[in-house]
Amino acid sequence: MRNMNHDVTEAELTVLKALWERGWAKIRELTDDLYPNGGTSHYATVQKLLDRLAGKGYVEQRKEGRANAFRATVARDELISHRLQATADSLCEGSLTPLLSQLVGSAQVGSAQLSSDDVSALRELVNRWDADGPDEEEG
Amino acid sequence: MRNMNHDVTEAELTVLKALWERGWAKIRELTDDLYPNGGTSHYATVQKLLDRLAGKGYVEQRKEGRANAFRATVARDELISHRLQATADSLCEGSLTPLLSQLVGSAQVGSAQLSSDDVSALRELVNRWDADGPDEEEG
DNA sequence: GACATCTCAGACGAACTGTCTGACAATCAT
DNA sequence: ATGATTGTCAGACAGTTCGTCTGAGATGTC
Repeated sequence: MRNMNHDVTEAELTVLKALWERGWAKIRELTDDLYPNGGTSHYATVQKLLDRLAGKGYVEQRKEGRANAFRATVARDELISHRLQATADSLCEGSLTPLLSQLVGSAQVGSAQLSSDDVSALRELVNRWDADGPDEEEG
Repeated sequence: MRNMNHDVTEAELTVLKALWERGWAKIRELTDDLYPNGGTSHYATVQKLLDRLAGKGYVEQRKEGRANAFRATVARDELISHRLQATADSLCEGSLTPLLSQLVGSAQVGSAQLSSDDVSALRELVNRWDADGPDEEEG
């Protein structure tokens, strides 16, 4: 399994976002995206950030001609999960429930943000809980 | 309003947790909690951490005799909120909705964790959304 | 005065981040 | 083949943060 211990830096995240939009991309393309009119040093910066992302397992690499191309191996949702779990670990002894309570509280204030898909998922969750009860688990 | 820009480090959080348990507490007490058999330097370490917490507005201070006593001015829930918002800012352009979706997905797997209070809050949220519709807001 | 206890400012090394330089390899036009 | 271009890679760098620690001084008690 991928090593999820490391978090992603601000600059690394910027590169990841570019990769999410582009799929496979060469360093040159990313550099042009992130540093328009960027010179040699910016190219090297992007390369170093990709290096570190690869070291953390968030990126994979292949040859395209003589150049290296990169692609994200982690989705935004996985990063969200990772950070949520990290927050739960450091503040809630690993339990996600307090985070959920907190978010529900926030959502009540600004409930207009919720999409109908989100509400459907929530409704399903609540219904399932009602049907199965607090102690039951599905087979 | 308190400046919520700064996050709390691991060691600072340890001090905060001790304060959450003790309420008003002197540095000496906290040091004995966190570094049993701790010497002068550990005392100074706790003091520096309290200093930094005070700088971030997470702690207030008063005199008790000749010694300073401290108390947390931030609750665990506020820290959770802060981190959730930070995650949303860096990964979801500030929207908490994707975090909620993610958590609901996690909760479906381990739904037994949810307390009935949590589910009640969720049900109320869903019901309110059903009643008001996606575009309505309450006055 | 001697002593213990506390406060405060500042230093320290280690680690991390973002950036950049320089040495080297591969490709291509002339 | 030679030189220019474009890429790779290793490593240095300054700035910042973090946890720890030292030392000078204030304040209290005996």
